[in-house]
Amino acid sequence: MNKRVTIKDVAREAGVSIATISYVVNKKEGVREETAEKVSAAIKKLNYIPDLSARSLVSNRSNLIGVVIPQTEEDKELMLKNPFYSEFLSAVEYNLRKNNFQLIISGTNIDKGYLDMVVERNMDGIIVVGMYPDEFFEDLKKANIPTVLVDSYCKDHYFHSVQINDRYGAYIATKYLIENGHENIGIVTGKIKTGGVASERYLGYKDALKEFDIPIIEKNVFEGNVDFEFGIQVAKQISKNKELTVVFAIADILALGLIKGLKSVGINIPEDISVIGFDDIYISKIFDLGLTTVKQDIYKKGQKAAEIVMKSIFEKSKTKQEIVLPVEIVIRETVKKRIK
Amino acid sequence: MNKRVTIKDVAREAGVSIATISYVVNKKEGVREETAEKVSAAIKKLNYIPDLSARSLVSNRSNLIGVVIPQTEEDKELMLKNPFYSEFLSAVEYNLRKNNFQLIISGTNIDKGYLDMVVERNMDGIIVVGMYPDEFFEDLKKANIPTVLVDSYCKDHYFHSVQINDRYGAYIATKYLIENGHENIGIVTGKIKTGGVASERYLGYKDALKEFDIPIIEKNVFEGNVDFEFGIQVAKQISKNKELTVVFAIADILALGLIKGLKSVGINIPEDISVIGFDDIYISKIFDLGLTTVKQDIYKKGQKAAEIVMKSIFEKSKTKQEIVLPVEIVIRETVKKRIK
DNA sequence: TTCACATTTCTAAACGTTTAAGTTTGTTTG
DNA sequence: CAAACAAACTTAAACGTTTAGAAATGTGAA
Repeated sequence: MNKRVTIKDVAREAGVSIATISYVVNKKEGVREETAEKVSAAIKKLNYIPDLSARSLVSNRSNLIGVVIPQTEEDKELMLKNPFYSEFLSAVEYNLRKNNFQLIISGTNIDKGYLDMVVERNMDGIIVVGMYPDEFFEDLKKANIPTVLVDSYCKDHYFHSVQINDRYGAYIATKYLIENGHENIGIVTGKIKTGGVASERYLGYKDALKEFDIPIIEKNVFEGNVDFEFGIQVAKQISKNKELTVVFAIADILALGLIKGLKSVGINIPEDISVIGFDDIYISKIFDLGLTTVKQDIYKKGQKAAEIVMKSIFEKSKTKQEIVLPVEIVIRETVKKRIK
Repeated sequence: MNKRVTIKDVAREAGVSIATISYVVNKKEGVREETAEKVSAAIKKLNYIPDLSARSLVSNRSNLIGVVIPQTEEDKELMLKNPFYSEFLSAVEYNLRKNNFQLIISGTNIDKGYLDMVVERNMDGIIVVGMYPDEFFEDLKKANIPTVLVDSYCKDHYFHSVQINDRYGAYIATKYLIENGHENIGIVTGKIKTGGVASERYLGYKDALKEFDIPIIEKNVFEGNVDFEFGIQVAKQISKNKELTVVFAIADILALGLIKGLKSVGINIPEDISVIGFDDIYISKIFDLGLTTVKQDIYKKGQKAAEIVMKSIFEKSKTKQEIVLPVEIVIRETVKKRIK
């Protein structure tokens, strides 16, 4: 391993004390222009690169942001194959990098426990995306560092948050279906009881049905995982339910799986059954049919999360931010108008 | 901010010196069983979490692996929207996490220069995916830490590497097309001159054509970016070229864009034109047609990269590893047998 | 009991920074 | 010209670990 150039080497080269080097490096005032130049020259000449471990040790600043991403149930791999999360991550990384922060991605399921990692690494902030058990959030509170929750539906409104109005989005989606003549509306969703995004969207679905006095039929509700596989899997059941004229999949990835599965059993979209999704993930463009869906701005979600966490680090002001980003329906090709 | 529990606190609690605590924490021998238990009890009681910054400072070990991912040309966002990279990243993260390493993802385009970041953070290892300018690799050499290149086609075989035989993969793909009666074979590819994955796959394409004495026609080569948009874009040109019976897209993401574009101008796949891809990305399942493609094991690529970098960190043995993973053709629905 | 030696524990320096407090130097003012 | 003050710079402690090497303790043989 190469010998490291330290602040001492620079001090010797520039003929000043190490404190002065530190002041110059950190752009603090009280250093004469002339001295600063001498120091800068020495830094350049020796190619001095400060050691962030040392800095972190004394100043408790690491320039590291933890990003918590949901994990698959089976093997606890991060859900990075799910386009929603990779799009989100990309946005977060991009906006954090601009301000010289790096991110450490991870699930909550590490042997130590997440809080330990935060403390170990002196993380400056945390961005959490998705739902987790209450104890997890309790732990985060203890860490007492700037934290932004994204789509977490944490009962405790202690943290900053950015999210969308999932319930409303699902409501307008369902309403749109009803207004297009559909009455037998299925829903494919994740676990409803958990009180997260899936539950909220389910509630929005019910809101719309109630508003139009359409009964909520239990066998029209298909509950499982929010992933492509479940979409495919559920298609078989749906194909048996002849009354259904449309299905609301609470996430695009589900909708895509569903359509794939439906087609494979000879059902045409939207002629035989209509499908509407939620999220407007980038990758759904791949699909041959334009997916009608509720659009949310995933990039902006990541950007906001990054901005808030950084702001919260720099400013002492503890004004909590709870941002709700807008949603809108995007009409493409997978929902057919139905004439009664 | 909370007061940190340090090794001193534990030492006081357990009634031993801080050195002993350190030995216990790091599982070094020479500590009596009895003492170790006393220490463990104290650690648990106080909830002691070692400070990795401090550890890194003295031991030069950070448990941090840098992962370099290509960036988009325009705005330098990481290419995480490209499913190949997110799949790869997921695999790397999963395998690194098992051994208690965290990763810091980044592009090469950070104001400091990548090497600076490596030094700043005392990174233990680096995984690079994709092609970069020679100077970048020269820089990495200077860093002198375990490094694994993935799909980098670095002329200098100084580093560990994991890749596939891209040329051969493209060769068997093209050969498969020829054997199915195709003679006018288009290719949609990235920049050919750069000498990376795109070039290699282009070479494999030429290899097969040569073997069967089929002339290489310049206007059958469509060069652009390796992304979904270019696939769509190029469809128009391809649709004008009436002789083409099949197109080899050197990446699935291109193939998917291409098919989408082709369909939008009324061309049916595979009836009018066949398409073959490369990579077998997970997300292509979404597509309604099964994409015939050259399969590589992206998960294993990430796994191997992670394993090699960790092995290289732990063992002093400097035996260089250059791993080439197998490829195989996966026949699905997008290539039609052509009867002459 | 004493000595030699092995085992366990401790002391203290080192890692590379930041920063409060102190010192020096320079400038202004009565 | 000295006093007062501001500006620029330095000293030294602190951050929380690891790890040689020293010290203490324990064990067994003569």
